[in-house]
Amino acid sequence: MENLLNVLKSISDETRLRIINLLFEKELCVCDIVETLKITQTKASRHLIYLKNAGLVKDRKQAQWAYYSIVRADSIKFIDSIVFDNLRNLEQFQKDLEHLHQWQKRKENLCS
Amino acid sequence: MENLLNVLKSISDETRLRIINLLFEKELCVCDIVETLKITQTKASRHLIYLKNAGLVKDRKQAQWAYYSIVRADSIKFIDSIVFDNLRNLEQFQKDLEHLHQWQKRKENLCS
DNA sequence: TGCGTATAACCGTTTAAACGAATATAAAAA
DNA sequence: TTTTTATATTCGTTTAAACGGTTATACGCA
Repeated sequence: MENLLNVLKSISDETRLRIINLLFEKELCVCDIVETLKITQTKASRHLIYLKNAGLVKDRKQAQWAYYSIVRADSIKFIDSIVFDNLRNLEQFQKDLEHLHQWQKRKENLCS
Repeated sequence: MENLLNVLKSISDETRLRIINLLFEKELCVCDIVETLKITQTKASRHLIYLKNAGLVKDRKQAQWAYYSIVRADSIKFIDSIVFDNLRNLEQFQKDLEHLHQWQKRKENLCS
């Protein structure tokens, strides 16, 4: 019960939904999310930790970066339905994905 | 976005999940829920109105009773998955359904 | 009309969570 | 070793929501 409630609470926040939408594309580090959603680093970090505590994402530390990715589990497969049947019909989330792809191109150029 | 968030918030509360679980069985009046879940009338009414505002349930007034039932809509079909794949595996919700059926038998006897 | 029952609304208190700003930690690079 | 960068944590404030207790409304029935 407590687990389920934590999952549901974790998807009941606009910022966290926007983060989940991005992570469904690919594993990302905190700064990717900050750049894409134009939110403060504090806010991004806090919400990612919230999602991690709820069991919805996992993290992987490499050098100074923290990479976050979606955890796939049977018990939360309704999340897929929410992302693909609900979120992705909404303009906000489509724009966020565009901004992610734009950011990733810019980032690539920075390193070359 | 706002609609989706209201739906998600409305299922992020233990009492409301328990109410939804009961309403998936059948249309109920406020007093059925009060009796089954052993919660105050104030609490039941408040949460039912919350669910109604989120578009998850609808009401039907008949004499002094308010009957509430689940709204079925494509945009919230992930709720079905949550109820049947998640809620109903948890002891609390199974017990609530038993209590509902016991209450309905008692209620039937009262009127005969 | 007056009473009992079902429901909703109101009030004051308490708790959870969101936020920005600032600070701490830890690794990389200079 | 100092500086820079990425991330997490802390602090204080604000907002939303949950609660019990009480009161208001509205209908049915004697």
